Amino acid sequence: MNGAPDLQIQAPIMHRYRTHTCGQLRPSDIGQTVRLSGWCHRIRDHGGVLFIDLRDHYGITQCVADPDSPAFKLAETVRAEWVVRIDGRVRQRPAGTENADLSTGAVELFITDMEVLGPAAELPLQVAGDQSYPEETRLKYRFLDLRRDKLHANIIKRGQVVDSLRRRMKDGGFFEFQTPILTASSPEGARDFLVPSRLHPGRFYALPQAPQQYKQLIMMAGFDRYFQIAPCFRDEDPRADRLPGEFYQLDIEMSFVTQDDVFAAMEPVIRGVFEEFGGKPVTPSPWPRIPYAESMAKYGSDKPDLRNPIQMQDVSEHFRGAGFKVFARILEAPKTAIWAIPAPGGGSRAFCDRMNSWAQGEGQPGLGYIMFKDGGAQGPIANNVGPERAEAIRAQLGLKDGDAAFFVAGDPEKFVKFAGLARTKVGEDLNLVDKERFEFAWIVDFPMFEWSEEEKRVDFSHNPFSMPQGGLEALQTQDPLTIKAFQYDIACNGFELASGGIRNHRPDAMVKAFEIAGYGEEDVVERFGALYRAFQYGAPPHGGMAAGIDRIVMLLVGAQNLREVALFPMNQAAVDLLMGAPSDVTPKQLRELHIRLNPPEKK
RNA sequence: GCGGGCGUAGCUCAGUUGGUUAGAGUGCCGGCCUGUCACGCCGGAGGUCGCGGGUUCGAGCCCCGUCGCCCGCGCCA
Repeated sequence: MNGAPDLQIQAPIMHRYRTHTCGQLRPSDIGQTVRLSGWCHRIRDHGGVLFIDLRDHYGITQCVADPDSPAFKLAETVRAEWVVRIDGRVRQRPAGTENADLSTGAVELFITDMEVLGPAAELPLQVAGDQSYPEETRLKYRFLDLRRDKLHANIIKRGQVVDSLRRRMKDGGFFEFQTPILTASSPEGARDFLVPSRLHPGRFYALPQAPQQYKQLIMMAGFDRYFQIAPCFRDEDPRADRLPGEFYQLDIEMSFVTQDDVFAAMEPVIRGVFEEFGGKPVTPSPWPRIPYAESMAKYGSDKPDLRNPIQMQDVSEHFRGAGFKVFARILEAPKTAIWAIPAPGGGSRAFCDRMNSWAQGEGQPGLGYIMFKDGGAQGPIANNVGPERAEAIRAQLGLKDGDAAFFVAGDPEKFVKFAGLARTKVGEDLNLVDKERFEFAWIVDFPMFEWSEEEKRVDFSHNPFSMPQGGLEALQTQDPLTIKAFQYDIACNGFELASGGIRNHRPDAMVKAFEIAGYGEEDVVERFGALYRAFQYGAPPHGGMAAGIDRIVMLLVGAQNLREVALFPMNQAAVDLLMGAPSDVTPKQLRELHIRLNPPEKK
């Protein structure tokens, strides 16, 4: 310009680590000099040409070196999972070598400079590829496992689901609160995690099993429409669908609401995230409402898998006084029944025998059945009850030739759980369950109380804070075991996804309810003093529920185990293999807490 | 607390009726290789068969005990 000497073209000052991510480069970047940092995902060394697939959170970029590259010698030394910085020129891949599986697959980076930022030792598990590894290795090296595609994607999806839940709650007029983690022990329910108090020798905080009392107190405090993505802590043994120690709930509470209002608030939120993230058909609103008693009678569970079309039926009358003496005799005892599990397409000797031996493996004496085949009813039970009664059973169950029915007999309260398992087993083994959908239902009208066989007394069956249907009057006049509660669950595909209730906000009804369960007013004051006190000073009717975030994400990503959707889970024995928890503490720490250990003697 | 399954190379696994020096794939190390993308080819190192005891001429394999992991039951309002 104006005859002045050309300005030296200066390379732009590069960022120390990267100008682009590994998922970013496109044909429009061809010719540019760029800098990437990431992990060496896969390395293919052809001697004269060497490829490094460089990976970061965002994607993979193929980087190339040949003997013309000043970095060739260094590039030959790197190994899988080394962290490197690579400078290079973006260039088009030679015709025919594009990789449609990569978002960056049209281009590659010709390596001009390279720096090792973090070398890696020989790996206990490989990040590239989809080989399976033992749970123990995966948990101990969780940071490596989390680099792998599947787990990395699960954690991202979990975050997106939580974002979506939050947005949906806020759009619904809910407000997010934070409640304490160090709080008081609650004597009902699961085992508490305890935290010793240094300032108060011999006394303990407890970690909340749920923010149950806090969220009710927030309603007492005049707020409304509470929600929280709340950590919950319970010291109980885990299952595949139950994380050890801690888990997260979408916790909500609302004032001046009926059960219908809670359903109207929650159903679109849960349905919405499943529609957004599930990729499968979701039960359209309004979801069916199934009373607890009906759910137990038809499905043998309070969290039925409604994808399974089998519904059980009571067939006691067909066996009363009939030729099959085992069942006839059982029916002479009080409170007994015979339930049938219809098995469409199960009318083969092989299948019925297989079910029978499965039942024995479950600790049952066996599993009686009738096969309907070749135009008649077959099997020992059919032979004993005769063709008319067998035909009547077939007609009641709506079965046809080629089908079967299985029978469980005795006290339904005792066999219902097994009957539910058998229904699930029949449905899955006969391929009757449509896996490609999310089937939701509200389970309603849970019983307020149940008979505790161990303690020989009436106890709360679910949440002691739930309002009994009929209120105080029901508590005063009805047989407690017949009282239902405003207590409800969301069941989906055989999992309990959420649970809630309309709360008992009347101190007189609260005292009466606890009295029925064997607690005096002084127990209520001592154990739930805050709520009880709050109820004395103007308590709004309120209710809510809590949905298991981990379980929701597990269903949404199709995982079989909650550990697949949690960042740093503990193993089945509630041990954190990565961090080494629980761990020993120093004598000084124990002294400060005034605690002396008294571990069990080893055998 | 109870029941079941598993435990062999860094990792995933095979290992016959109890029989010579315990194998494969992958990873690692070395060599060759200029268009791969699960690169390919050749060679090498790598093992307290979870641990302890027993039976046997001889144990990865059989027996007893024990430890660890996973699944289930109990438990989880």
